[in-house]
Amino acid sequence: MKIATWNINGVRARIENLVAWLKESDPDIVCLQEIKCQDDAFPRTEVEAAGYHVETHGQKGFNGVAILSKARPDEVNRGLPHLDDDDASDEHARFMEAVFSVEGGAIRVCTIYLPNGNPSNDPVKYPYKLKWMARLEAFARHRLALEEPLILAGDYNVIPEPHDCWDPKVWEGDALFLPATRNAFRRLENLGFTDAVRASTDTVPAYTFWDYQAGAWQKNWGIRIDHLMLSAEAADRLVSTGIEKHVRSWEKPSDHVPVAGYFNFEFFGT
DNA sequence: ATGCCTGCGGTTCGCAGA
Repeated sequence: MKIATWNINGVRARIENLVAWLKESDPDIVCLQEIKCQDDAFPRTEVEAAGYHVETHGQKGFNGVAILSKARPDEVNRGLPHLDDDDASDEHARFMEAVFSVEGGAIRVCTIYLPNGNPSNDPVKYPYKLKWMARLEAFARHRLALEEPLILAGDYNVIPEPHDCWDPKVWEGDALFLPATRNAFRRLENLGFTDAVRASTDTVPAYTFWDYQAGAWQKNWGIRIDHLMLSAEAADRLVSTGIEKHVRSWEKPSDHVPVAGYFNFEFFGT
């Protein structure tokens, strides 16, 4: 089974790319981020015609996530739960969870659009990012108790290590690379999650994002911020990963490219 | 590299992104 994550940067502006990519890449489950539309504006017909079931959690204008899958999920939950805090004021559509039946059990797949946090000296934005990361950690700890394959896939807006960007000096004060951001990501790893790309390759760099500005793609000024984080039960079934970098050179590309993991899972009954 | 693109909303500029 192939499970991919892709920040598509506007699904309506990218529908031709999405359908072309689904046909070429043939993923079984896709976690999308930044669909930038409400649920009823999602180009559902085109995606269904390509053979995918569609679950969305959108909002007007920005953010928004979706899960596309060749088999229908058994359960879908929208929004990141508030487990360790009682402030339920987060209105951003940044998280959705789906459970699928596979041979021998179930897998749980989450699509994650973690807040950017810039500018990092903003009194609201960076604290919101760190708080969201703490919420994600609480959720992850809670789900780990189920002891089932769990895949947290998405745009984390976290550069984990210096070699995950072309020039660490440039990113020093940025919300994607500040010590508190990297520490929060490491706390997630320390719960027992495996960074699928890093577990399956030593290749450096392994960028997943190139800015539209300043010819970043042509100069390979990229960063690695899209990640597949795996519970032990999922990591045990990981075969390999791939960063589908060529998609960045298509017409009207997203600034992110798809990141895929190949697993020893099959949908139940297929 | 970040006043440099791009998408979106609601009108032709402002916001958000990373």
